[in-house]
Amino acid sequence: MTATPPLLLVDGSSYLYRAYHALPPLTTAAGEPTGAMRGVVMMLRNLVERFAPSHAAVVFDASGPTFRDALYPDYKAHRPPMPDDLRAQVEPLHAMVRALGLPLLAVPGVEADDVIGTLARDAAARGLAVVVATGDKDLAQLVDARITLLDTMKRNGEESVYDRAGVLAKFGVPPEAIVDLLALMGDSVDNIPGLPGVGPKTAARWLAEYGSLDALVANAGAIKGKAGDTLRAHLGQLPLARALATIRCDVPLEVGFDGLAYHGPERPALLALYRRYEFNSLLRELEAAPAPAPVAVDAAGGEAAAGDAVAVDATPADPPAKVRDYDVVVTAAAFAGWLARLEAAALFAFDTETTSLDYMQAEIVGVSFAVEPHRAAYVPLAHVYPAAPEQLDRAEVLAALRPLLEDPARAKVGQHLKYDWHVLRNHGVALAGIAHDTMLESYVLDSTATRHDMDSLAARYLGETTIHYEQVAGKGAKQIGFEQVPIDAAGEYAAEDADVTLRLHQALWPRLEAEPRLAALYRELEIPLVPVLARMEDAGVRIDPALLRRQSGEIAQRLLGLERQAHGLAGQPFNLGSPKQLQAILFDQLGLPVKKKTPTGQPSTDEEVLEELAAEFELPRVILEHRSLSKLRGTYTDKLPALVNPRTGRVHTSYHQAVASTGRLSSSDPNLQNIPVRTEEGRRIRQAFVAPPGTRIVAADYSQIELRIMAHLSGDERLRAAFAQGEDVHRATAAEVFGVPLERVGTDQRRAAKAINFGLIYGMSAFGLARQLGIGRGAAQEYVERYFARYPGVKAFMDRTRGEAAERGYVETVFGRRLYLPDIRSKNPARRAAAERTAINAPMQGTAADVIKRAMLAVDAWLQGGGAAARMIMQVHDELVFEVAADAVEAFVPRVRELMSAAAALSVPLDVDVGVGDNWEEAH
DNA sequence: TGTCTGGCGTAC
DNA sequence: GACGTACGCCAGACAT
Repeated sequence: MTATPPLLLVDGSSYLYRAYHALPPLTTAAGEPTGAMRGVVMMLRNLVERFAPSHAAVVFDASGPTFRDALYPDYKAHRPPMPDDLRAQVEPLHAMVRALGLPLLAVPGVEADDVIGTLARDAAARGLAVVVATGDKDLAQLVDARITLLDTMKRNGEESVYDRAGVLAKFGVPPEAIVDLLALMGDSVDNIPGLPGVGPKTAARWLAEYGSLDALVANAGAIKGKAGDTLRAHLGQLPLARALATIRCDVPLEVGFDGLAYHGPERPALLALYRRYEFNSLLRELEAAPAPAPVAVDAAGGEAAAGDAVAVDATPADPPAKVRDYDVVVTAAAFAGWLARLEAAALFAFDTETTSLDYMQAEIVGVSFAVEPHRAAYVPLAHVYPAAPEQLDRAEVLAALRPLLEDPARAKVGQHLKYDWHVLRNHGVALAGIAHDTMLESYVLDSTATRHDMDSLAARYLGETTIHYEQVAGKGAKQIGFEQVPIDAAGEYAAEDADVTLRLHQALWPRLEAEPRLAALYRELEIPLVPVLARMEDAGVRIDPALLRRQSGEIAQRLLGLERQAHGLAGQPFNLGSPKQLQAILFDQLGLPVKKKTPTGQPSTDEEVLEELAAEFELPRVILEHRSLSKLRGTYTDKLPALVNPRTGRVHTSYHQAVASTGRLSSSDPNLQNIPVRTEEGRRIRQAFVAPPGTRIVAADYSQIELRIMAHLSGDERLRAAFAQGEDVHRATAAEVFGVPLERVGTDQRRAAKAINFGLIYGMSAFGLARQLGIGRGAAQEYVERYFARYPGVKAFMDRTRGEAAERGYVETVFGRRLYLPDIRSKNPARRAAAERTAINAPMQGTAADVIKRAMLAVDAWLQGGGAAARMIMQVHDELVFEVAADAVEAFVPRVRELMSAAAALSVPLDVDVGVGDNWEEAH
C-alpha cells in the first residue's frame, strides 16, 4: 500500500452483474431479491476498509444509448435485457452506496468504463495512486505506473491485482496493447466482432511479434497459414473494433476531484437500509460499532502491530477494536464462572485447540467457548513454551466439562465438529449434542462455494477478517505446534474462533430456516451424519502392509525392465514419468504423429493417445504399462503402508462432508474412494484391505443407483419397467436401441448401450459417445436419437431439467439438496454447456449421495443399538463396507440389504449387492 | 527447501 | 468444446 491513500474507483456495473450471477439469489422475507446488492455492499465495505481511500467513486452505467451505439448499431445487440430480479436491486443499491458515503456517478452517453478512465487518468496526472476495482478486463488498458487494477470477487474467492507486469503476465501484452488485443479478439458479450478463430493466444502472439495492431496490419501479407488468411480477410473491421474497445479518458464531468472526497458512512441512513433489506449481519455489526465510526485511518498502519497479544501479522485493514470481551481462563474461579454460563446457556459454541491436525494424534492444548456474541473465553490447558504461565489441569477441566459435552440434550455449535469429536475422544470424552455445525450450514446453503472454513465464512457472512492460524502458529518450516503459541496470542485467536462460530451460526441459521427443505436436509441428514462419519474414521480399516510391500517390490522389478526396454527403443535414457520428456522423445525425436494437444498446446501423451500410437509402434505400449504400474506403486502400494497408524495398526481416512458440490462425500489421507478395481493388477491392492481374525469384510453396493434415480426422476415407463422386472439394464437398453430381442443382444451392443447409459448420466454429447465407442459421429447421433425415441421420458426430463436450471439458477435432488449453476445463463456457450451438463448430472449424483447418507444413518442407528457385532468402516459413493464378526455375518447380510434398500422410497426398487470375504477384493 | 501448476490417472 | 464428481502422484518451475 502506498503512503498516500489512493483514489478508489469501483466499476459498480460490472460488480453488480458479477454478484448477481455468482451469488445465491437471496431475498428478504417478503421475497424481494437482495443477493446482488448484498454482494456489492460487502465488496465495497471490504475495499474501503482495506484501502482507506481519501477519495473514491462508484461508477455505474447510465441508461440509454452511448456513443458506441452510434459507432456501431449492433453494439451489445445480443445482450438480453437486465433480468427483473436484478433491475429491482439497482435503485436500492444506489441508495446504499450513497449511504456508505461513496460518491456515485452514472453519466449518460458513455459507459462506466469511460468515466473510470477519465477519473483515473486525471488523478494519475495529479500524482495520485489509483486503484480500479472491476471485474471487467477491458479496463486493463488503463494500467500504468500509478493505476492498478484489482479484480476481487472471483469465483474462487481470491483476487488478482494487475500492475503493468501483471497485465503483461495475464494477457501477454502490455496495457497499451490491450486495445489492439481486444480489437483482434472481439468481444462476444458486447457483440464486437473479432477475427474468427483468433483468440487471446494468437492475438497476443501477433502483438508480441509486431508490437501493435498498426504494425501487424502493415505486415499482414507476411502472416502465414489460415490465421493469416483470416486476418487479411477482416482487415476492414479492425479500426471499428478498436474504436469500440477504446476507453475514453476525456469525458466531461460535472464533479471535480474534490467532489470525490470520502468521509465515511451516513450511519442513520445505512442502518435504515440494512434494516429495510434485512442485511442482518451488517446491521448488527454497524449497531455494535462505536458511533460515529472512525474514518481516518493511518494508511501506513503504524499502530497495527502494537496491539497487545494478537498481532503477528496484523494489517491496517483489520477491523478496529470492536466491543469484544475475551477472557483467558487460568483460575479455578474464572473457570467456575464460565462453567455456570455454559450450563445456563440454551446453546454454546466451542472449539478445541490441539497439538496436531491429524485427528488420531491430536491432543488438547486448550478449549474455547462462547454463549453470546463478542464474548468468549479461552482455557489454556497444555501450553508448554518456556516460562508458560500456570494453567488449569487438563484432566480436571475435561472432567468438569464432561457432563455438558456428553449430554445430547445440551446443544452445541461448532465449526467442523467432527474434528473436535475425535479430539475429545482421544481424551475419553464422547461428544454428543451436536446441534449445529457452521461448516455444514454453509455447505447446505451453497455447496458450490469453494471453501467453508471459518476464515472464509467470517469474511463472507460477517464481513470480518479473522485471525488466521498461520498468524499465531506460523507456516511451513517455521510452523510451531499450538502448544508452543504464547497464551495471550492463543487466547485472542481461540476465543475469536468460538465467538465467530457463534455469530456465524446466528447469521446462517435464519437463512437455512427460510428454506425449509434445506433446513430439513441439514437437520435430518448432514448433522446426524457427523458422529457416524467420525465413528467410521475412528474405526479405520486394517491393511496388510507386508503384502503391499511385496507388491511394491514386484512392481519395482517390472518397472526396471520396462524402463530399460523404453530407453532401448528411444535410443537414449529419459524419465518415463515426465510427460515433458516423453513428449520430446515421441514427437520430436521419433517423429510420431501428434494425436491431440493438452490445454496448454503441448502434444498430449495421455492414455488415449498412447493406445492409438501403440497400434503402430512399440514404445507407447511399453510406456502404458510403465505408467499403470508406477501409478499403482506410487499412489497405493508404497503409500498405504506409510499411513498405517502405529497405535491402531489401521489406516484412518478423512471423510470430507463439505467439499463435493453435488452432496457426495470425499475422502483423503488416504483417499479410499479411488482404490483400483477395474484391472487385475489393481484389484490386488484391495486384497491388502483385510478382515482381522474372527471377522469378515462385507461389501454392500447399490446396483446402478444413478440410472435408477434417472428412471425415478424422469418417470420414463420403459426404463422403470426394466428395473421393476429386474432386468440387466444395459442389455435392456441395447435391445431397445438396436431393436433386437433381449436374448439376442450381442456383447458389442451391450457395451454400446452401457456407454450410452453412462453418457446420459454425465450429459455426454453424441461427439463424446462417438469418441468413447470409436464410431462415427453420425452413428453415435443415431444411437442417441433412437435412445430418446425409445425412452421419451428421459428426453423430457433432461429438457425440463435444463429449463428449470436456467429459470431458477439451481437444480435440486429428490431430497431438496440444491446446487447453484451461475453459468447456466452465461453468454459463453462453452460455460453454459458445461453448466447444463452439471444440471443434468447433479440431481442424479446428488440424490444417490442423499440416499446412501440416509442408509448410513439407518445402519449406524441399528449398529449403535446393538443390532450386530459389526462396524461400518468405509463409504465409496454407492458402496458401504463393514467389518463383521464372523459368526454374525449370516444375520447381518440380509438386514443391511434391507436397510439400504429402504433408505429411499423411489418409484423403482433399490437393489443392493452384498459380498463377503476375508479381504475387500474377495467381498466383491 | 517449500509451494504451486500441469499432466495424468484412479474411483464412482 | 465436446463426460459429471472427487484426490493425489510426479515433474518442473519458481520463490525462499
